[in-house]
Amino acid sequence: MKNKDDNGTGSGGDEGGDENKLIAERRAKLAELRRAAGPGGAFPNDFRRDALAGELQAAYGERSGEWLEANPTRVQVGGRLMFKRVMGKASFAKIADRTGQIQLYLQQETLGPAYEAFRGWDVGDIIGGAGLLFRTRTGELSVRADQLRLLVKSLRPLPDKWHGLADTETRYRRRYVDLIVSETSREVFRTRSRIVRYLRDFLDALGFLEVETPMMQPIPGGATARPFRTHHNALDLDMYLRIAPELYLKRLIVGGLDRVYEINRNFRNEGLSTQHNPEFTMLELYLAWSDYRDIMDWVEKATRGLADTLNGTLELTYQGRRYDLAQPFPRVTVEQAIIDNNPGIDPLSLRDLTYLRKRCDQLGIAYHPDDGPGKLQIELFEKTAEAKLLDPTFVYAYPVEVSPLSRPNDADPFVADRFEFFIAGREIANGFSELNDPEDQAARFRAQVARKEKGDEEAMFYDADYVRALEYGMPPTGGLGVGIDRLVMFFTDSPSIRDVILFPHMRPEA
RNA sequence: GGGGCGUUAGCUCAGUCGGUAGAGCAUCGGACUUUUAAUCCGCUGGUCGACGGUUCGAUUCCGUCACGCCCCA
Repeated sequence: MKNKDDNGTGSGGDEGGDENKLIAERRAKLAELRRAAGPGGAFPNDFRRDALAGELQAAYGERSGEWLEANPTRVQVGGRLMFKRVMGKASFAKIADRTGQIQLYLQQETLGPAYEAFRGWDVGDIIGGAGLLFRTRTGELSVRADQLRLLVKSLRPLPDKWHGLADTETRYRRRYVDLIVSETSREVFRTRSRIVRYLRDFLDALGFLEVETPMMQPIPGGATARPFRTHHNALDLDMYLRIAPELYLKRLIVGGLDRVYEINRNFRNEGLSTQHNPEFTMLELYLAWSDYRDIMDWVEKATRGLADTLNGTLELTYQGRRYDLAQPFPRVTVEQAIIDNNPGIDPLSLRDLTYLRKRCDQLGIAYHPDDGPGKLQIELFEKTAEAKLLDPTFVYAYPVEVSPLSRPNDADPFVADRFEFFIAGREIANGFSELNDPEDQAARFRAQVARKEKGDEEAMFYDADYVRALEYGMPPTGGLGVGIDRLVMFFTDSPSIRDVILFPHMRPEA
């Protein structure tokens, strides 16, 4: 690029080939800083803060100018320069730290050479300053700086201070810029953290043990999904990134830990969408001596508790629609949900393969010749009912055919004691009474393997060690998986999963 | 994989019925000692996503590709 020869550092950080005049100007300023720098160089690390902007606003935001004058409070603050207004021999600067922003008032007669230097600093630079708190004529709490230092020279200009960063691609690819300029985005990730902490606290209070199970697995299990493959060189062993931790967590139930959970990443080698990222965060928990109804109760309680803890209310808005979590969450069967959303369907033929195929054909749903009535029911459900489940709703009684790890229902062996939980038309959680009959589990695995051999890449592998674990005896257990990303989407009013993942999966930049 | 939309200055966006482009903010220079998207004056800044085609001439029309967003499978 044409600016490469402006100074001796022109080749640094130029991988993107996006050098321009603005960056060149800043590089020149940095070069001058390097020349003039004393001990500590151009990137000193001897400045420390004794106050944070947000805490100062909280502590002194209500104090009058007179009070501040009568009670001199000297503070040392630092952060990123977010705007500067130079008015001749005095200037205003606002700096941002992790807690908020605070304004500095800078005067030439007080600061001398540092003031002259400041005139050349740029928005985005990281600076430190110290002085007494006061209130400006217009009433803004500010620091009358008597010390001022440039700590880090920023070489790249920030987005427009008013419009911010609107380009979604840049927001995702350069999340650091998004976080610098968008309080909304920062708040999403703070909320995400609070959600995870709430769930941990909730489970810890119930005596759950948080555990970590393998991410790299020789046999990927616990879900029907295509895995990512990898290879262990020393063992010359093909391995898979986990699609779920389920089978390991249930081994721990066999081991007697009784109440375990894990919050961590799963990996599924599938497409991307507003609701799918190849790696996503799941909470899985297993509670011995419980069944799927207990788990539903837990989900309902935790969802409400989460809303109350985050917002202090059970009402919230997601994408313009009002949600009232105080209402009991309805519980409907899969078949009832199909009936409710398919006018004219024959309720007595919902397990009739020929009839279901005909309905699927009418709706343009593709299916495999080996799909049985249970699989076709789920196809129908997903096509016609799922998106309409806006208010929090439990759908239960999933066909055993599509629930290879779930316990069959005692009264109706066509279905399993399994539910899924929906909000805003999206699956948020999936839970069931765990299948603890090792011989039934072995038969289910064999059926899955048969599907896989016929080309179903999502079908499960046979996990002999898991069957062996069940043969030692697993207590009656209820289990649950919660899609944390989707939960965060709901509680942060985010339309896309990319908005709640710091670094969402993207194609490499062109 | 299919369909739709998008890609123009650092950022946010206009625009060119085909004749190599503008605004606001930012930057740069100047004025200004309490500003709040500060104000005032002046100046810069672009391979119009990439590659081909049509054309005297393409940022504009056509095609292919790349990346992104949305919808569908």
